[in-house]
Amino acid sequence: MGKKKLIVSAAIDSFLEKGIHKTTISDIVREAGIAQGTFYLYFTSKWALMPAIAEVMAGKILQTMKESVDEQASYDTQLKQMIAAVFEVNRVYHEVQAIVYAGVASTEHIKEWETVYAPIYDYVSSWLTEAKEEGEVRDDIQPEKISKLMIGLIEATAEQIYLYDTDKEAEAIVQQEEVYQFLQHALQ
Amino acid sequence: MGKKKLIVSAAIDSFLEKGIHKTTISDIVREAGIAQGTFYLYFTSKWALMPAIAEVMAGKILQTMKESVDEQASYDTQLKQMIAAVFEVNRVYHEVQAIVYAGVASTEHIKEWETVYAPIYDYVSSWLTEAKEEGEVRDDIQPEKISKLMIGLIEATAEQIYLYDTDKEAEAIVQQEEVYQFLQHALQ
Amino acid sequence: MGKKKLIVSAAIDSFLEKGIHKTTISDIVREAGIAQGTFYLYFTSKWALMPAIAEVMAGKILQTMKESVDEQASYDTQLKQMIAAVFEVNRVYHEVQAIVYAGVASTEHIKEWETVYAPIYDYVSSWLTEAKEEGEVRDDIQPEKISKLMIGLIEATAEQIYLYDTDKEAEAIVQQEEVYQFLQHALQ
Amino acid sequence: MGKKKLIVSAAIDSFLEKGIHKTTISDIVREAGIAQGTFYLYFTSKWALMPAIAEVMAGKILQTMKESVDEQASYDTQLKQMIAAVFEVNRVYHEVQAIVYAGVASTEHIKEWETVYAPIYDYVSSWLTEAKEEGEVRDDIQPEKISKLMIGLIEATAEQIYLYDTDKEAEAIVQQEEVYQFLQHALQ
DNA sequence: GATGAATGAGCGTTCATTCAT
DNA sequence: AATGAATGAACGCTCATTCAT
Repeated sequence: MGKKKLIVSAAIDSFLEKGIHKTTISDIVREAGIAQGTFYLYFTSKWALMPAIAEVMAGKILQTMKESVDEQASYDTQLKQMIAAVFEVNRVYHEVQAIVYAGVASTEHIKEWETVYAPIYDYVSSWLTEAKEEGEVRDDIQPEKISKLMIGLIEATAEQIYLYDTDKEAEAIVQQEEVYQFLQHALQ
Repeated sequence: MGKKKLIVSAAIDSFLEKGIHKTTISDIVREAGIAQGTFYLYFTSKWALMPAIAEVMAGKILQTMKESVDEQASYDTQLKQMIAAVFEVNRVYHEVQAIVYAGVASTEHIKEWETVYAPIYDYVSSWLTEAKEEGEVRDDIQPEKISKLMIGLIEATAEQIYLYDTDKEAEAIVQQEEVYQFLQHALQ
Repeated sequence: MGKKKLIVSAAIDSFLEKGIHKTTISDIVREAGIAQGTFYLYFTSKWALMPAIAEVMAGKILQTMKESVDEQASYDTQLKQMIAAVFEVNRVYHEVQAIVYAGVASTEHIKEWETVYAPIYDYVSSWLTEAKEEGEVRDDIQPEKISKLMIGLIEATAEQIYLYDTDKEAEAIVQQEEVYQFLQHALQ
Repeated sequence: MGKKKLIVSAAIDSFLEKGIHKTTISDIVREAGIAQGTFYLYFTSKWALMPAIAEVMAGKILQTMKESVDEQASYDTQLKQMIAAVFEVNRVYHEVQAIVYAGVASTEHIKEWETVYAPIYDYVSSWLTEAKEEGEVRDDIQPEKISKLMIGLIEATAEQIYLYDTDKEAEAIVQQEEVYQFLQHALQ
């Protein structure tokens, strides 16, 4: 039945609903429809869940990206689509995202994190390599490094909006364009 | 020293030492050398501390920036110095930084946050305006917006290093250069 | 008001009433009429109570002895009275006694125990010394050592009765006499 | 080996290793190499194990006694050997012994206990009867009763050493001699 | 008989918060 | 304003027990 997945999924739902700090293990097991003790068969604490959640989140980002990017479209359009994809995931999951991205700080499970974002970096990295070959971005770009900067920049910007701004939707559109322009120049 | 400052300072120390989640109010008052009840004369909860902490952190960033940036130096050098300043503060306070930046998510004191970073954005914004006037950056740059992207990019990159990387110092140097190149292109 | 004494006293009552293993900290604080958390201001766990209880028990034994032994009576009578005193305390507190005497095994607070029985040994030791001087016991007796054997013998016998025997009262009388005879021979 | 014996043996090992209170049924089944549920096919609870353990312990005492006592030796020597035997078993198993002897208090299985020590008392009783016939002990001794006092005395003394003393081995030798002298006088 | 994943009541424990001093 | 002993709700967690396989 996959109790482990059930727990992770229930945890994400609870985190979205009432925040991570206010979410108790009791909340999670109630949401998951399992017994209190069962939780501890799979995770040693609430924070031990984080890597598993990160993996799910990273999966969502990658999936959304792949779905958003039209392989037939031009380089410009694809860049915009990628930006939009990260913004979109952030819009829905920014609370969870914030933890995945930075809140990590409070766990000792950091080591397990490092590899979680790798598939995303790989994807963007490949995309950059291709763009480089086609002369769409400048020649001295190192795809592996730049992919991290790009994702970092986009996520940081998206977070700022979804955490603080009041008129989120309007601001999101403006900022996506801004990031796009910024990246266009940085890459060319 | 005022008890309020004593508390904020003790809280930052405790957070650095044992993380935010494991820090209790008891820890903070012990560190501050005041009585349990006194805390509540100044703050209503542990999370109510956050804006005060953010202010201190923002102050540190701004101060470090101003100290690092040589007004006589060239535009290029100044950009490098600004990047280095953000990296430096992040190196020491990345645990606290992570909260200031994203952990906020779990408080209801968000509104108080928004204004906290304003002085930093203003500073960078002014710097960009000046650079624009001197033709060092492209003409169509909007300093208020771009300053946020810049800070977001630099902090996100620094965080990645100080949270995850093992060989932090070496990586920090490489990444600062990378960010510099990236920004140079993005801005010109 | 002496919350610490309140806790120890409540613990002994609870132990007598429902046994040590079935007594929870909740029981103790309820009996003591204090808050759950208050317990932890004075003791770190249920087992950390043991030395404090032992002290109370040792006090009861010593007090009962002193009250039972008629200073004007003959050596023989005094020996009988001492035996009776130990039996009496054991009758009432054998459950607690069992722990004080042997159950200790399960705590890491053993070190604190050692000295608890010292006053009792001292008392019996003095009594033996006096009896020796008056020629009532054999000359080669070492009071400090023999006092421990005596107390050990009497308690062990009393425990056997109060733990296992069905017809406790009748058996107690028989066994006191038996112990008396045994000791009479051992000491002369 | 029969699963029942496997469980009892595993329980004793676990008790010796981490104490009785900290030993869980999970520990026992792990040590025994059987499934969680299998335990309940043989015992209804952890405390229901006690009589079976007591039996094993009593068996060990009796066996050690029989092996230690040289049938050809003199009465004096045999008494010494008996004392040494009880001390020896206590040295190794004093933790378990403490339960067998007193911890019982917390079970409702006491009835089953009473008979467990019977073979030991019988053995000592027979030995006393023989000694009486040979005029080695005084004539008015009641072997059945005195055997209990003797075992009680020796065990109580041994326990005191192995629970509390720091220099156990040295003290054990001294105390064995002391008990021997004491008993010699008590019996003659 | 044997298994072991799942259970959930109930425990110890924490810690933000209060309030008489 | 400052104290800190006392509070008790609420949490994490354990572990004896069950039951479908």
